[in-house]
Amino acid sequence: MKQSTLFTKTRKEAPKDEVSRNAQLLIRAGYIHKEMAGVYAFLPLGLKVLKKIENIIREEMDAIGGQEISMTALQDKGLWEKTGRWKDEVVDIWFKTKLKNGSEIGLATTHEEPLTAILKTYVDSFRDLPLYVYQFQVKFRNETRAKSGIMRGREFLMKDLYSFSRTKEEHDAFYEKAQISYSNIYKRVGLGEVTYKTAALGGSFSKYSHEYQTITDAGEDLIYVNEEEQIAINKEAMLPEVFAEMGIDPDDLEEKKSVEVGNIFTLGEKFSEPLGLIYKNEAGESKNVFMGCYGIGLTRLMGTVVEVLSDEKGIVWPESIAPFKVHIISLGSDEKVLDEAKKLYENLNSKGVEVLWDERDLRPGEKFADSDLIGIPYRVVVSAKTIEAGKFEVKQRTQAEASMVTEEELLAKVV
RNA sequence: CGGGGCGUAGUGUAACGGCUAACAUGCUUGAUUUGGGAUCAAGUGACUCCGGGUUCGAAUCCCGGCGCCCCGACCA
Repeated sequence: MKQSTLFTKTRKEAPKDEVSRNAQLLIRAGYIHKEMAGVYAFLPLGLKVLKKIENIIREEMDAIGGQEISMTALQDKGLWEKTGRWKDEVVDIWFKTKLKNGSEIGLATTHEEPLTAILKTYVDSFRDLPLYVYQFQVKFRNETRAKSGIMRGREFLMKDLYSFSRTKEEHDAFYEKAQISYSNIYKRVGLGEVTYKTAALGGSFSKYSHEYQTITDAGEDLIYVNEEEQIAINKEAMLPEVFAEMGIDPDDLEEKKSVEVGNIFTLGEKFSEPLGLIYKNEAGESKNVFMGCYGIGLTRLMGTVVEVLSDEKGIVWPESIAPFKVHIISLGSDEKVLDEAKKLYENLNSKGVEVLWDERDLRPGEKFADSDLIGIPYRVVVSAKTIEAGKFEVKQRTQAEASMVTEEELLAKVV
């Protein structure tokens, strides 16, 4: 893509109502637009990143047998009354509204109920299970206080997978696999080093649920980490019986600020029982389906990457989720330079490399500053100087120094 | 939901109750420039969040509303 055709622009200053690093940088670089507190639109660059994160998660979910669907945001209250979750005293973050005929409906905060209800139509026999169903869907949560840019919004994109198993044993086997795919996801988006699986309390059918917590000062949680053992537990799980059970010495744990970037939960029969999701086993007996749920907030994950990987100059995207892989910067409006840059641009495009070409007639400093802010992994400069040398200047966003390379060397790096 | 702060061109700031609401940046045009947001010139851009009130006079004071940010609680 040519940068002059990109409708967003960068800015030097962040709006004064944004304090969080992720929102400041993402707005300055033109990735997102704030609509209201906790509600952000995703602009071309931002949507590209979000889609890449989505694809990584999709690959990992498909790899463990997930089937993708898309459920609805509008929800009939009757369904939620069956599990007791329509009441404001139970779930206080509902956005509720009414149809013209007066019927009360809600905007989904999560989808256990509707999916369980859908599956009642299709699950009859042990032969129909297990099932692993997921979606990417906008969730609405009427938070009392939105904060931290895109890390805690009132409307946000979430991947939620739900598992439907015949037995606890079958569920446990999948739960293990889900943990592996979750680790893969955090590694692939560049947060592997700073993301821990933590033991948390909760779940009516299992002692622990698990959260994935990324260490960053931008987080609002506290976790207790043993880096050597790669063990971490949540604050509320700092209890003698937990230490004993997990074989942890509390003195070896270090307190860290973190943000929850995912969670996995054993639900058991909590939803299948009240909603009547049952199957017949081999003996012809009716059994409740054994469930689990597995969530990742994509928008929060994107904000977390910015918090963790940015520097003073801007965002530093990992290749896996960068909006483009290569940022070509042509300096000046000299025809030879533009021709050379165009040739490279077309060559990389033809090889399937995603390229943003800054062909605008601006001063070098401005273009470099923009490039650093936007944070594309490889910057390639084409100028009178590089043409004279018969080479290209390449610099990785993660590195301070640029190097002059031949076209072959460049292609070897980025194709 | 409790406490605190705030609302002025697209963005960031300024303006004692008193002149045509200022400066920077952005944007437009032109000139000179071209390896880290350059310089100069001429332009452009604001019902000062909304509604009332006090006053000869309100961006400024008062009341109400709406919105935004932060701390806490809450949530995940």
